[in-house]
Amino acid sequence: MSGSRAAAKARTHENLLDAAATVFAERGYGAASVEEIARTAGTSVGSVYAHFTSKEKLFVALMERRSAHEFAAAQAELVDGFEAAVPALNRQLLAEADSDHLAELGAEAWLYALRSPAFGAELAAHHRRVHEIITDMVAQERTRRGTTLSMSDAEVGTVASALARGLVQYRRLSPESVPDDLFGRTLSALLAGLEASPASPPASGPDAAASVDA
Amino acid sequence: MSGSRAAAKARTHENLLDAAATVFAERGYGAASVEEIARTAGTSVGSVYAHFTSKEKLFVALMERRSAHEFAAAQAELVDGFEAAVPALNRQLLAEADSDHLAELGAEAWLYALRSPAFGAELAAHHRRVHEIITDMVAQERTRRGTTLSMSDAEVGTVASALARGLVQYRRLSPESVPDDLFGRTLSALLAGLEASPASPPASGPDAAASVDA
DNA sequence: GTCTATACCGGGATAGAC
DNA sequence: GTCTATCCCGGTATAGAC
Repeated sequence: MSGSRAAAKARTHENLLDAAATVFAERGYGAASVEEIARTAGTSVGSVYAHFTSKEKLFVALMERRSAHEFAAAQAELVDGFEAAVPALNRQLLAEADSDHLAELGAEAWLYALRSPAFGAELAAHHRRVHEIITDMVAQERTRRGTTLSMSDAEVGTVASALARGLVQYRRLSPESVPDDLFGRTLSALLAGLEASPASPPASGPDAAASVDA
Repeated sequence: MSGSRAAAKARTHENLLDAAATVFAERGYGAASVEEIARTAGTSVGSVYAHFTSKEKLFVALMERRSAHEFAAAQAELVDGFEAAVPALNRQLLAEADSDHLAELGAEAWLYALRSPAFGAELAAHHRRVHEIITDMVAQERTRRGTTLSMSDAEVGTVASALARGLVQYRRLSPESVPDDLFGRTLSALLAGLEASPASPPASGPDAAASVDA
């Protein structure tokens, strides 16, 4: 068939991205060499530059694929609602923490974003898109419960994302300090706490949960 | 005085560590050059190698100074108890998120720790020491309130640390999504939620806070 | 598009004078 | 201990054959 050549090219392209993921994660962006990436992908240096104009572009392409996957996964979890999503998120979190590459690539992406304004804007936009999905999920759950929370849906979404990210990083360094279900238990307690304390000004409730601010 | 020479040496030493902090944060470990560090410190390349045997050792020395500072700060906060400590932690978090260097160095340290087993053990040990302090603070506050929490003190400490770390990173990328007091409000709601739901088996409470696990 | 060979440069580390 | 000058390796990127 006439698609055979194009298919081979596409395969090389994917192989290169996979190899880039491995090598960038293991060595870090700076210490990763194009030669090692080519070797890992089972091809040559010249081939890398036929597919990507520079090492930097290869890295960005990898990050974009990563974002697309993450977004798709987040969307897939939304359809089943909050209660199904939390265990799913928890599973993802464990997978990332225990993977040899995912968490490292996340950190590399974050650092690169701080140093390259253009990429930083892209990554921030990606975060916003994922955050929207999570916020929707929180709103949906709040409505289902028929309660009010003393924090905006968006803020709950931010907290959940930040907590997940932080736990992944702690677990990667000291696995024993982050039990499998810590994320889920924390989220559940947090929602309970947000329901308990009233959102509106009139301080009718007990003095419990002393107001803590900066 | 006879200490004048030694003082000059010590000053160079500190200048080098300060310069290293700046350059490693701005460029990343791999892309940082010893020449730029020397120039930033107002000295020469040769001088760097007179003080540190290699670029790697310089990096590790910087990280150790960082850990020492962090630990001292954490200890200083303990003495005033939990209620004073939370705003203090919040302030530190804001400082780190808004600093040009601190958050980046944290990420560099984490990545380096994953790649160098020896340093990884050191960083994990540092985390444990800080974690102990936080755990003590939680225990102290729990006792003061005279309640029980449906999570161990250590777990609460882990969650607080992870949340802080995650929020710092989110705020660095999109400052508008992390309000100044989000950390404090979250912690307060979390504690309220942990008090509300019983720790012991007998499920006497309402079905609220549906049990969420992995 | 894929390969091998190579131009080219930047940076880690050292030598040796002061 | 601090400097300048230098060695030398490794790595990005390109040239040119197939």
